Amino acid sequence: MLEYNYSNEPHGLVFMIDSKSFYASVESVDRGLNPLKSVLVVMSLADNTNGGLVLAASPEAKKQYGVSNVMRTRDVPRTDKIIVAEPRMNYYIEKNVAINNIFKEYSAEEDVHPYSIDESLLDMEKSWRLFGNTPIEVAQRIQKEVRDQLGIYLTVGIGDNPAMAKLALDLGAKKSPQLLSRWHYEDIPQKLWPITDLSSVWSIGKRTEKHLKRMGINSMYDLAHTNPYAIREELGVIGSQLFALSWGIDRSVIRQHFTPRSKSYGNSQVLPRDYRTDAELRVVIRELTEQVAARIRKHKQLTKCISLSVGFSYHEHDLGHHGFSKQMKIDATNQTTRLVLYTEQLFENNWNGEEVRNIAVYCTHLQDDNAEQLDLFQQMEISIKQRKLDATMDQLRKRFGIKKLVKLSSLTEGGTAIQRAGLVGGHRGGNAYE
DNA sequence: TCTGGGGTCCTAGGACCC
DNA sequence: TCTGGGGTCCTAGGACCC
Repeated sequence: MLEYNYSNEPHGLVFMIDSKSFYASVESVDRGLNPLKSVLVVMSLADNTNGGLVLAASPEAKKQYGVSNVMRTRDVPRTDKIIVAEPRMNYYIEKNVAINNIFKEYSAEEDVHPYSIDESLLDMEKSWRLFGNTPIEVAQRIQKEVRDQLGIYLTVGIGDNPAMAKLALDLGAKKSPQLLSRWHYEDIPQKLWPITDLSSVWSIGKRTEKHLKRMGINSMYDLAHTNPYAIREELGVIGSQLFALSWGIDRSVIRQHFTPRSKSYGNSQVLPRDYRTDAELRVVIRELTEQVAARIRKHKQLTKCISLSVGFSYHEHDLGHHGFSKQMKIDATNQTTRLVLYTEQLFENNWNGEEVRNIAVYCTHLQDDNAEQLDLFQQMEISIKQRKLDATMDQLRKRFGIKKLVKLSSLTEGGTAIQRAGLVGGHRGGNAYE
């Protein structure tokens, strides 16, 4: 068996913490139920989910009724034993903030990195001794405090580096009765290498798993004992990173992912049915563009590149037409009117009458909105007027909700802005004005 | 998964420049 | 011109994560 000398690798102390079945747990607590015992499902019934989608299921709903995340409503067993909750995204965000605030009692602000709505990475190296005799004791204390204060159960992975902590969380802690697991480099051969379900390992998806299997790599052991040059040749940088991961080595893969800098903003949606006409598609494209434009203004950003992705209906796929994704470089802006012109142009130039089911608008190459460089062809006066109008619209929307302020065309058949008003991440936000 | 939504990173190939 | 080679930027598409 090969040996690896880990003495030059970081021996830190990293906690990767996630909230067990987060949305479902929050809803359970809210109903006075224990999240580990309740049978509860959070279900999005937004119009375009075509009958509904499971966003989260409590552990017992998973165990007793086989409900899984992203399962369609029609596949969920019909029984009144299952409590169905509508998503309240804003409320979950609130709870997530509360949880992270507790983490900040145990580690400095800059050492707490929220990764998603239910996962955070904590660098505990400098502070853990203040809170217990062993890292595990500290982890248990954090678990207890969050459970006592918010009723939420935490799962904790502890590792020598971020990658190890993530592996310990996903592959160890989630199966452990204490919801806790600590991995060291030396544990890799016993704990990681036996794994044959490769896509259960973070950063390996189904496609890459297949690719690896084609190469004769059927376990993490195989991956660790493959020729690193061969895998680099086959899979590029990803190949090298996977090889490193199979030895528990963090080549900053995770750190990259955890640096919370947003480089793009975008909104997308699956349409509630196939859209066929130019007119109704334009309405949706305009709405999405307006939405993204409002977001980048809110973040005081300008975009220098706008992109439009259009996904066709499945029956178009049969003909080999899957859709298109086009982008264009533009002068930095965050003005709705200009951005709408661009996305409409991208649409006109690339759409040939196919039936559409999926639309997305993204802004990339963002920069701070200090002084906008004016388009040579655009009069300064118009520009300022437009900015004021945009800002006013944003304020009104914030105060009264988008419903009050959709343009007339959104009332036509294709428009989805009204149904989508108040959605957060595509699901009900639970706002009063919804 | 006959269609959730919001993100990040990587790559191949073309355009363009020196 | 039946022309070399290196570098950078851009685009479209693919893969993955929660």
